[in-house]
Amino acid sequence: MGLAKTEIFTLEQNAVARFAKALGHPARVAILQHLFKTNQCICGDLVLEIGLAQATISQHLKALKSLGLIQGSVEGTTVCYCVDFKNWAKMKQVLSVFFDQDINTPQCC
Amino acid sequence: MGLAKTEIFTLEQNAVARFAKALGHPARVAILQHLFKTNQCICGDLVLEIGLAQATISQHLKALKSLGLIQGSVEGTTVCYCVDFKNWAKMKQVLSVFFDQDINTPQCC
DNA sequence: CACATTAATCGTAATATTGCAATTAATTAA
DNA sequence: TTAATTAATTGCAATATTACGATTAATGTG
Repeated sequence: MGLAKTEIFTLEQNAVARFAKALGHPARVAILQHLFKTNQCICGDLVLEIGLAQATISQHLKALKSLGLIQGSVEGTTVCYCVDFKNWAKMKQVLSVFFDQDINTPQCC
Repeated sequence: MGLAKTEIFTLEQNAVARFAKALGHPARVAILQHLFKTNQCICGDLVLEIGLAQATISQHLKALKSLGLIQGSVEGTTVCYCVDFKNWAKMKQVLSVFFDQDINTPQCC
């Protein structure tokens, strides 16, 4: 398998899982942190900053981009990446709802 | 590979990724939601509720338990699972810091 | 004790992920 | 046009994940 049975879950469950999965690798966490710190940067900067091969960084960027968490715009021979604030906010909202389930739940243990 | 190079990342980056990864499958999201809803339940309930094989649910429970997000206590022939509120709060805290990076960051795009 | 119930574990198959070297595509500069 | 630069893509190997049937271990019941 290796394949999640998404069809048996709710939209919300799948949405939470999709966002969480995107953050589930330290390289993608590091990419996002660097983008927040520098506001924007090119792929090569991330390769130097993080220390993984260019192909690997490019792969992680693709994953973040396909989820909409970052944007990339071609500028000459470089590609400038930055956080997509709208989708970042959407992600925060989806995950916050999930996280705050504990608020009105009695603790059992 | 298939193996993340955790040694080149910060503790924070790895912590964010580890928690996020645990939430990166809809079955684990569903398990946590059900535990919050019912306060506590046994493995068999989750099998019926979610509709995956018992072995599969057990595997997901193990993942959540090894991260500390849930606890399981043997009660006769059943095992009663519940959310570990202390570690749930810890997770919320770690991820909130990461999420709130956007607060004082100017948007570029 | 034998039997039933429950859940963990084992074994296995299919697929996904991670990482990198090499190549390719796209653009700019000379 | 040719060369240089940058990043995406391809191809591949190693490992991880997901899922399930079968088995095992642990406990309670008759």
